[in-house]
Amino acid sequence: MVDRHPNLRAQRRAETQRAIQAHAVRLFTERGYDATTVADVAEAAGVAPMTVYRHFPTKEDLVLVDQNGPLLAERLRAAPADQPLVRRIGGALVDATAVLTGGGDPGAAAADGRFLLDRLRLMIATPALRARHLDNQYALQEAVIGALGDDAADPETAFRARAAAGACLAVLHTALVRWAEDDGRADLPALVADALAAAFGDAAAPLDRSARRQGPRRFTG
Amino acid sequence: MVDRHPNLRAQRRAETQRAIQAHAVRLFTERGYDATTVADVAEAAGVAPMTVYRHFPTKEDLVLVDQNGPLLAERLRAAPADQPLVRRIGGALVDATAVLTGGGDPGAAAADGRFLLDRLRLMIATPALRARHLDNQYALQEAVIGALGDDAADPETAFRARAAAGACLAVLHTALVRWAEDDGRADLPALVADALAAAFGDAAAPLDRSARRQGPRRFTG
DNA sequence: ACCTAAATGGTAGTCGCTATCACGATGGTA
DNA sequence: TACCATCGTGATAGCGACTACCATTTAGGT
Repeated sequence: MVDRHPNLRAQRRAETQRAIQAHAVRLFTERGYDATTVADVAEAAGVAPMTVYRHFPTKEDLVLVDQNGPLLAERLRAAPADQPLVRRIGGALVDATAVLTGGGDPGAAAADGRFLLDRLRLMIATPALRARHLDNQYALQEAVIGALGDDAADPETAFRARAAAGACLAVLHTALVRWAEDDGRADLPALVADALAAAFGDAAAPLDRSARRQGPRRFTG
Repeated sequence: MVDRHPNLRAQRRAETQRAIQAHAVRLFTERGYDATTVADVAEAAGVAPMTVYRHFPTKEDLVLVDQNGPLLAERLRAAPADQPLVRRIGGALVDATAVLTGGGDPGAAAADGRFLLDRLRLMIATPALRARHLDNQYALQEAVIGALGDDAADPETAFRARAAAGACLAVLHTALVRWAEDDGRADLPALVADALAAAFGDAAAPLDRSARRQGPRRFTG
């Protein structure tokens, strides 16, 4: 339903949106986020300042990512329900990051990976963006609760699920930061698995799943 | 060194600061955070809008709390270093929340507790405040790393410490939300301990420490 | 009594963001 | 082919958070 009209109009709209975000990330990286105004971004993209707000609700959304909710929910529903909470959620996180970093073809992954890394670095270094990102992850926590499929009516069950989900997502964030510091060279799913093991112990880290099995897989496709 | 001059001048400054924040929290709770302007707060407090910014760097800081860093660091240094990371950090969190909720005399705790609860509710319900609070907690993570006293030079050790600290602080946040939903009637240290147990398993939760021992202690003083 | 410094108020300006109206181009339709 | 609705964009005006700069009053120390 997104491509209801793969017309010339929709193509141009998508292209301007891509251009605006690309110039925004470039300018933010070059001059800094706070030192770059929305008017600067608009001028660089060749549009009016208002057009920026038609495509992105706020200046922060020019950088933020966080469209991984559905992917994570799918992996959560696929996980066996008889394991501990942190193991179910942690395994889904490892799987989801594996899809994200190894999903596309190597060429597209290289270009998109650079773009994603630039945005990730901005999100980590800029206080306003970091705060928004952490809040988005906090919202993702509720999506995790819903995807777990456990009894959400019982407040005690929901409380325990929230605690486990929040802890797992914080661990994910730690792994993301380290991945960005390493310029995306490290294997993100392995980093997530290591961070999960550091927080919850090796018993809860799904090392037997898809964490370690793709060390050199990235360039074999 | 804060009270270098317990003069009339410092007293008036502290009083205006307190009045500004009190009126701000009241107005935010009554009309909503976004619907209340800084000019409204200033007028209610009987000062000029600029005076508000002289006492609080941003509008968000009129609500945010987060001065628990030193307390938590002290408890962390007091924890035995031979236990697992999440146990050391979790125990310090339980102890710190016990001091916070049961620290003062009952009378002051009742008044301050209401004020603290109002701010906590605003922080949870308002997106901008929630984001800033989560970022403050993320900054607290680094303070935890430093207070642990482990070898921060080794990036692998620091990575594991960051993962554990982030997970523990996310669990703390979950407990804080539940405490606020319960209007502060529940025992916060016990909630933190329960949340820690839900995330890390009972082995990592310091139930043998000061969590359970103060169930009805609140109203026996 | 004098002088320094702190606390506050005023003014003007920038920037993020919104509401509103207008215009041109695109897409389906008679 | 001609028509019209809709979409994407642009321009203006305005609000609110926040800052820089300067003026004024007043408490504190000498």
